[in-house]
Amino acid sequence: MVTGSKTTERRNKLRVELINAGEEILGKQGLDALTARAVASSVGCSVGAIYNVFEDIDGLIIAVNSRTLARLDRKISSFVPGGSCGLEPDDCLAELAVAYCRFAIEHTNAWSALFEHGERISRQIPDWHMNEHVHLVGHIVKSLRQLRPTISDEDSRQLAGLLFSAVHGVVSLGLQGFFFAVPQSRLEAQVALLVRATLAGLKPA
Amino acid sequence: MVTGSKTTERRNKLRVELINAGEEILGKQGLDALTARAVASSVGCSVGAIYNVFEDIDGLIIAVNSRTLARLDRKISSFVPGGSCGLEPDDCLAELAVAYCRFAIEHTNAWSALFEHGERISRQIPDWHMNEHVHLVGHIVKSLRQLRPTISDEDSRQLAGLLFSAVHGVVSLGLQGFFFAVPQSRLEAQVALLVRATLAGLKPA
DNA sequence: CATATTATTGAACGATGTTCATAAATTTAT
DNA sequence: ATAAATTTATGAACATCGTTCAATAATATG
Repeated sequence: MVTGSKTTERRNKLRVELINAGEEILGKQGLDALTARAVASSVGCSVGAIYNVFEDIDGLIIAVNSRTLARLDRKISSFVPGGSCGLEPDDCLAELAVAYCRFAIEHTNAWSALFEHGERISRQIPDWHMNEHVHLVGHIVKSLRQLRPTISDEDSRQLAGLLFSAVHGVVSLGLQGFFFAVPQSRLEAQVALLVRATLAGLKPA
Repeated sequence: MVTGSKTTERRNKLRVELINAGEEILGKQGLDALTARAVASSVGCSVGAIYNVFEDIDGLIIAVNSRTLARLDRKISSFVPGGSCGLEPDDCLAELAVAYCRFAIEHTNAWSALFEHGERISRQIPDWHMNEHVHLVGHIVKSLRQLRPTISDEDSRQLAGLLFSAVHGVVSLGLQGFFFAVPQSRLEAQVALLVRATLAGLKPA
């Protein structure tokens, strides 16, 4: 008996219901509201039931974050350089940053949970979820390869990580209102400027 | 009676003892360990006593973060461009970023609390503490003014915020090990590269 | 259909920050 | 000085959190 079929069916159903509820709570009320009791009462199950499906409450949060990354991927995967969007590689990289910025503004709660959770979690984030992050940066890598065809695999990955991290820092501190009030247009202009300047300054090297 | 002198004396003494204890706990065990009961038992007072000195536990954390910012300021204020360090403005900006990076590595717990706390806190961070952050970015502003004497006040502040945010993002995700393992030397090289490239790419504009 | 196995439940546990009636200390008045 | 009045410190108690586990319900097996 590889686990009763009635049981696994119920568990799978509960699993998606929990993630759905978690997604809604996170989006509307933020990460702090995404508690075990809140999701349990939202789907109408017991608190203990969550632990039959997920190891932790962190497991549920990671599952929700995975959904967020998928949404983000759909938003930015339209900016493939040289593809249907007809953008030059450097324009494409700037647009990727702007799209990232827009997503963060539009889905602030879900977006910030992506990184807040990583900071406060105790156990290691599983590889399959980290790979989802890496996959997103893959879009940057592709654009970089088009921009500088002779770049090595290692260098392109390093540079993509650098660009992403830098843009992420600007969006993150920008949305927290750290140094100045940031209307959306201003933030978008800043990240585009950052990407273009960095790429321009790097070119001769 | 502007508040009994015996009382205020005790309270002031307790205040610094609480901050001392908080600083030690934060540095050694991280932000999660910085609890009301932990600091109370460390200084040997009641939990309620904390609330006679600070409004929140957040108030205590902010006081500790203020100490951290002062330490960070001492570390980076030696890099004044054109001053005793004899560095060119752009070298100075790169060194500032590297010094920031070193501080983050050396005092990871205290440093990350600076921003983690801002993300999870509910109430607004008080102006006097935000100004301490702004003061730190002032070092960048000064270097930028030396580099481009014609820059406006507004532009120099914006650009300084952009540079800081970008460097912060790289250090932050770097120390979290998001994209690649980052030995100290690698991280320092990355932030220096980022600053130099951005400045170079910006120059013609 | 009865028995054995497995899965689900929700009260209970140990934390957390925060409060507030009580106790202790200090200041004021006599 | 001593008593009364006021202010301050205390820590048990409250609400919340994630998590567990004996007891119950449901399923699978003989």
